[in-house]
This record gives sequence, structure tokens and C-alpha cells, in this order.
Amino acid sequence: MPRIDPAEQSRSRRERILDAAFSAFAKRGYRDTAVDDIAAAAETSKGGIYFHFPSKEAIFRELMQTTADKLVARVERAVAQQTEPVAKAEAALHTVLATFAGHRTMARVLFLDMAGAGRAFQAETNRLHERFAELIRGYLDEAVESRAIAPLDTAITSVVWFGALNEVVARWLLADKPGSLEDTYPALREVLLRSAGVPEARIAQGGTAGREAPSRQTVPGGAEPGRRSR
Amino acid sequence: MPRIDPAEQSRSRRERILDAAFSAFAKRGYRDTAVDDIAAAAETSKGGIYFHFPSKEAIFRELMQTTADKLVARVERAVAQQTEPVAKAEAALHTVLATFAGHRTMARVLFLDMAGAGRAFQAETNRLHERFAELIRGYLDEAVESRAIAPLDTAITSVVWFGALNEVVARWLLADKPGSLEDTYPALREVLLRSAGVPEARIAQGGTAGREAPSRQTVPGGAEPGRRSR
Amino acid sequence: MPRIDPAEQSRSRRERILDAAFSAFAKRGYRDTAVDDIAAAAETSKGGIYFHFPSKEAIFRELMQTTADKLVARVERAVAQQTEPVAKAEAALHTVLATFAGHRTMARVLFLDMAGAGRAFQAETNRLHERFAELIRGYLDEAVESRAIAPLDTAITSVVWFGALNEVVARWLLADKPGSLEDTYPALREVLLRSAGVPEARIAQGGTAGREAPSRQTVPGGAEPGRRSR
Amino acid sequence: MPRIDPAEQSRSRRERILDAAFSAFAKRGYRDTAVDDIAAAAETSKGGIYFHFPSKEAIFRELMQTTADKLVARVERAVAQQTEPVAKAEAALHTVLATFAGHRTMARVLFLDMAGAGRAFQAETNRLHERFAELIRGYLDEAVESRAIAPLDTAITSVVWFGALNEVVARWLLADKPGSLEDTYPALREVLLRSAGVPEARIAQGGTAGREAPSRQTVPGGAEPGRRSR
DNA sequence: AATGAATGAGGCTTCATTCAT
DNA sequence: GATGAATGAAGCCTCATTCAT
Repeated sequence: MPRIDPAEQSRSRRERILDAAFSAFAKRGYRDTAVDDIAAAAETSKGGIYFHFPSKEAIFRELMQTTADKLVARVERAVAQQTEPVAKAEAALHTVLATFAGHRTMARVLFLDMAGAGRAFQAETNRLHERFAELIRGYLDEAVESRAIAPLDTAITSVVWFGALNEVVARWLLADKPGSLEDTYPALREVLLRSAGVPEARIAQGGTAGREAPSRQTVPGGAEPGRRSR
Repeated sequence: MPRIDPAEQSRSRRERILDAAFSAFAKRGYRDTAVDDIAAAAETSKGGIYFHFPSKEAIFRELMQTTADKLVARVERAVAQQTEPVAKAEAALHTVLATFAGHRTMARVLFLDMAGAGRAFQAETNRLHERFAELIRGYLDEAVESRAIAPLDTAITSVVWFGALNEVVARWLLADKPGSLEDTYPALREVLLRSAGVPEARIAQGGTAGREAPSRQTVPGGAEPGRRSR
Repeated sequence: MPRIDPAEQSRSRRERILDAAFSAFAKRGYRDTAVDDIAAAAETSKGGIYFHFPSKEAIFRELMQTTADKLVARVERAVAQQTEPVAKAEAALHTVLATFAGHRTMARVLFLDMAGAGRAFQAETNRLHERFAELIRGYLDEAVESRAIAPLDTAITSVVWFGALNEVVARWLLADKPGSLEDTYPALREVLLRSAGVPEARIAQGGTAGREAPSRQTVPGGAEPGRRSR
Repeated sequence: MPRIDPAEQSRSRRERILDAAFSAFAKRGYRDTAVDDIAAAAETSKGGIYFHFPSKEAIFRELMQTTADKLVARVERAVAQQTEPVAKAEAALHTVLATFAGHRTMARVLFLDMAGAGRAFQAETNRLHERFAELIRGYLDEAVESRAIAPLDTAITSVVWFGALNEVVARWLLADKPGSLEDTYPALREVLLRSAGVPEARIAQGGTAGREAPSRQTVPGGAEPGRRSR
């Protein structure tokens, strides 16, 4: 009766459960996903799930953890390719947007579910937010140290950056006709760099950071419509 | 049989239910608040609640609506006292922080519950977020029109502002020992004004907007950064 | 669809649940009785049960309590009709046997279930046993005080009495073809009275205590087959 | 692959399972002990257990059986050292108490679990009880035959003895601060011997039976009661 | 208007047992 | 002989909603 799909077998059952849970949570949210749903999607039995995980909550937590880890790893990889401090910050920003743009499900789980999972996870959510904010703050601090930007309250600035990013992604997730998340990058970049006191001249260079060949220097002062340097 | 206590009658039963639900949701979140809890807190019966509201969800929606309305009204009142465009934006910002600082419960419902209520409310959450973002955008647009700030993408900027505000309040709500929310205003103001391209000179004037007497004392020579390093 | 039987309606639903649980526990034991079973037997829904009781355990406890109370009340009523100390003890003994003889279900719940309910209830079981032992001890103490019997360790004696009673009833409950529980009274009475040092002469008077007209004095010395006084 | 540790092999795996099950049952009761628990304690796998035993129930039954056998053997050994009929009964009594006093775990399994295991085992429990009662009855019958005691209904008397023993041990098991089980022997002995019509003179000789050297010193003139009041 | 008993679908978790390896 | 992953039937409990009174 059970059809044996070699491709399915290759990945361990545990992995399959995780995957199934991942998309189930992304589709219906934590609370509205029944363990039965996950079992069905993973082509297992409820008992099977409880062999691999102690609880529904544990599955969720693991998912959060690894998803966040993946994202952080990506960001750090992208940042490592940059040497200029501001470019690092730009790379971080861009990577997050690009990653979510390509993995809408990931975004759903990390942004909507985290919030939607209820009080039980809020401490965890908080820690995650802090982790990302710290990441950003690190790049901002570097920028300050290297005198790329003037001294500023990097604590609040990183929170602003994270909050902004959060909101942009959340909106995109909930929009009727999403459009491209990555397209918001240039504008978001501009606003956030400005918020950190990055000189307008540097902002005008364009946000190519994070792409392969960086530093495609745009001539400064080009007052495009809709935005302006002072 | 039912004894009529004038004090009880003063506020309609409906109102009492709303109040009870408000604090119940704030305390335990939407999903973890049972209709029974609300009934008990409102000193009514479950049936009584269902006489006044068609569902638990409806109570929550109404609460969101009126809570948001109150906040918007407050903001508009504060903004109305300002004439200078940037001061208006500052007033909006400050009012939100001050309001939440004084009504932690309100913040809880509007920020944590909204998110924690699950998929069912996300469209609503989204609309609420949009409403606030639009409000902010209006002030930014005014500022641009009056040439107080250079032209900029007010759409994204307002989202950034809202996201930042959101994050700041959320953190404060989830912090172990909260501290004063209002104290974050100066730093947040600085970062956000800068993000909108407000001239450093204007930023350095200090964010007194939103308080009783505007006292817009223009400090001369705001060349010196006016930012604090970490 | 729900047939309305006036006789059923007369007793409150709560009562019906209690009754249903009582016989269900007696039939299958605590652990092997599902809440669903009780609901079905009480012609209610599972939710209905949980409206009246907080848990399956609570139902059981209440049943234990009231059942034990009833038995104790019966015993005390029967004892009250006796004046002579030894007759009181006899009445107690006889009442327990007679009661269980007439209410096999009661015995099942009180004796087998109590034990079979698992560790969770053992403290409770213990207390119940103690209660009965104390009851017996009281009568023995009275007998000692009134010099009807010689001083003796009533603590251990009451435990012996209770244990003996317990075992006799348990055996009867588990026997293939039970026979009459009450028929064991004369023999049990004799052994227990002897264990308390009641003079053989008094034992030989016959254990009519507990029946309506007491003190039907049998001529002493009648050595029936199978038992003997010394 | 499986490393062969001689020390492990010394006792067969089967034995190890039995031991593990024994203490697990004693600790948590039959129903609350999962097969997994036994497997873990026996350092085996669940599958391993099911290789040696057809079911959890079978393990329990075997445990009951062998435990009871051991106890009976002990009793018979102790009894064999006595020649006087009443001394035999005393030895039986004392051995049971002494054994349980030294093996609380054994008592737990045999007394509490037996009861707590649920309906499924009650027939078995019954048979066990009967077995012990028969054992006792045998000694009583001998005593009657040898005219050490007057003829009496040994059937009911043995049940009383067993029930009393049962209750005493159960109480000891469930007591908060147990005290010495063996210390209850003298009092229990006195009551039970009296219940069997053993002459007061003989009772007053003291219950030394069952200890190493019988030391059956017949104190003369045991007219004085020999009982203690409460 | 209000009450509160009743409903019943559904949720999470446990666990004895089986079986491919 | 042994392992441990998998099964699936139950089990207890929650709770939004309905409805007779």
C-alpha cells in the first residue's frame, strides 16, 4: 500500500516531518495547523511525529531556529564579501530582502508565524529579533569605527533598521498582489542609510552591494524623481 | 429578579464586556482568552456576551477598531497643535510613544495580540498598519510640499517609520524590565528625522513637539553633529 | 431526536452523570472507563460532563466520598440502636456486610476501584481505610472502657478487623458464584470478637446485633459443627 | 557489532528485563510504567523485550508468580523449622512481615501493584490471595488436628489472617514515615492468635517463632492477660 | 435581556505492539 | 537475538457556539 518513492526515502523521515511542518505552518499558521495535518503532509502517522519530536511546539522551535540560522549564515556570507563598512550594511539589508523574495515560505514562517504563535513564543521571538538587530548593529558599529559614518546611537538605529525590514517584509507577505520584494531595496536602502547618517554622496552611489561585482559607482548628485538628497 | 444596581447600569453591559475583553486579551492574548474569561471579568454570562456580539472574533475586531481610532484621534489632536510640518511628524511620533507609555494595555492589545491572533486577523492587522503608515505619510508629504524637507519616497519612509515604531514598542512590551518608553523618543526621533532627510540643523533643535508648549527655540549653529556615539 | 423521559429529567443531569460513572467504574474499573463511556451511559455529551466536573478524577473522588459517607452513616445509624459496647461493634460489622450484600455495585466501587485506580488515589484510599478503622476502633475503645472486654491494643485490632472485612468483601466480589455475603457474618463475627478478647460466653450469644430486634439471646454452649468455643 | 560484556552476560537479558520491570512496577505502578521505561532500565530496546515476552502483561504475571513463589518458599522454610502447630502459624506470620520489612519493593509489587493493575489481573490477584490463605489455613488445620487449638472455622479464620496481614502491610507501605514493619509483629500476633482461639497462656509465651533459635521457653502461669490497653 | 447548561468537533499526547533491518 | 522507527487507536480535555427557559 505505501508507495515507495526513492526520492522520499532518501531524506529521513525526520526531515520530511520538518518540511511538512514548515509548509503547513507557513500556510495556516502555528495554531491552525494540527499535528494531524503535519502527519498527513509528511505521509506519516501522528505517532511517528511524536517519535521524532516531543511536541508540536518543539517542531516549531526547531524550525525557527534553523530557519533563522540559515538566514544569518546567508547574510554573513554576503557581508564577508564586502570590505567597506557601509557596503556591509547594504549587503546585509539586501540579502535579507533577496532571500525572502526567493523563499516566501521562509518569510511566512519567520515573520508571520513567529508572531502568530501566541504568547508562548514571544520570548523566543524577542530573542530572534534581538539577534538580527545585533547583527545589524555590529555593521553599524564597524562603520562608525572606520569613520564611514558619524558617531550615532547604533542601538536605536539597528532597532529601526530591523523594524523597517520587518514591516516591509510583512507587508509584502500580506499584500494582495505582492510585486517584487527586491524592488523595494533601493528605496529602503536609501532611507535606512540616511537614517544612519551615511553621507548623501555615498548613498547616491547606488546599492549594488550584495550583488556579485560591487562598487558600481554611480555619479553622485543625480537627483532622480521621487527622492532627493539634501 | 435581577437587581438593578445604578452603578452597574451606568455603563452599558456592552461596554463592560468590551472593557473586560480588552484587558483579558491584553493579559493572555486572543487565543488564550476564553469567552468564559471575558464573561467572568464582565460579570456576565456567556449567553450575555453572545447577545451583544456575534462572536469572539467580532469583539476583538471592534476592540482593535476603537483602540486604533482613539490613538489616531490623539495623534491628530496633537498634530493639530503644530504648524510646522516637521513638528507635526514629530508630534505624531511622540504622541504614539507617550500614549503607549501611559497605556501599556493598549499597546499590548494593539501590538502583541494583533500579531498573536492568528491568520484570521492578518488582513485586519495589515489595514491597521496601513492606516498608521498613511497618517505618517501625510505629514511627510506635507513636509515635502512645504519644502521643509527635500522630496523623497514618502511611501517607503512612512513604512520605515511605522516599522521602527512598531519594533520599539514591541521590544518595550517584551522587555524584562521595561524602562521608560518615552525616553526612547529623542533617539528614535533623531534617527527617523534623519531618515526623512530633515536637515541636521533642524534635528538638533530637539524634539519638544507634542508637549504642551511647543517652545520651538531654534538653537543656532547646529553644525556640530548632535548625535551621540554608542 | 433526544427522547424525553420524564423520569430521567427529574434527576438533574449531574446526578445522572454520577450514577452513570458509578456503574461504569464498577463494571470496568477506573482506568478502563473512558469519559466517553460515562457520557454515553448518562446520555450526555463529553462536554456536558466537563461542565459539571473538572475532570474524570473529580467524578471518581466525589463518588468515593459520597459512597463512603453513605456507608458510614448507615453504620452509625445501626450502631446508635445498640447500647451494649460489644453489640455496637457487632452492629457495625454486620451493617457493612449487609450493605455491601445489598449493593454489590457500591462494594465494587469502594473496594476494587479504589485499589484499581492507581497510585494517584492511594493517599485517598489510605484516608478512607483509616476512617473506617477509626470508626471500628472507637467502638472497641468504648468496649474496653466499659469493661466489656479486657484492655487491648485497639489500634492494631481495628486494623485487623478492617483488613479482614476488606478481604472478605473483596473475595465475595471476585468469586465466580458469590453466594450470600451476609452468610459469612456469623463466622466472621465469631473470629473477630474472639480476636478482641470478647469472652466466649458473650460470643456464643449469637450475632443478632444490627437486625431490628436485638439481643435474641441464644443459649450458650451450643457447639455447632465446624466451630467451637474453647 | 554488539560488544559482549561478560558481566552483562552473566545474567540473561531475560532476567535483566524482569528485574527492571520489577522495580519499575514497584516505583510507578503497572499502568504508569511504560514498556519503554522497562526497556531503558534493562538497557535493552523495546523490541528486545518483545522478543522475550509476549506482552507487558505477561511480564507482570511472571513477576507476580515468582515473587509469590519466593515468599511462599521462605514461609515454608521458616515453618519447617517449627514443630509445634501454633509456632508454625506464628512463623508464617512473622516471616511474611519480616520479608516485606526487608524488601519493601517486593511488598509494593505484590500489594499495591496487584491491586492497581486493574481488572485484568484481579482473577490473578484473587488466586494469589487464595494461595496464601490456604497456606495459613493449612497451619491452622494442623493446629486444630493436634488439638493445640479448639476446632474452628479455619476457612474464615485464614481469610481474616490474610486480610489483616494485607492491611497492615498496605498501611505500612502507604504511611508517610513508615516505622518498622516488624515491630507490629507482637501486637498483630497476639490479636490473630487470639482470633484463632489460641489459649491466652500460649499467647503470653511471646512470638519468638520464626527467629533463628526458637527458644520456646514456656513461661508458667500465664494467667495475667498479657495484653496492653491503648 | 440574560442565563448557564449542553453540544460536539477537534486538539495534543501516550503507548502497547509490530516489523523491516 | 536485537534494534528502534513506525503505527494507530484511544485517551483526556477545551471551548466557541447554541438554545430552552
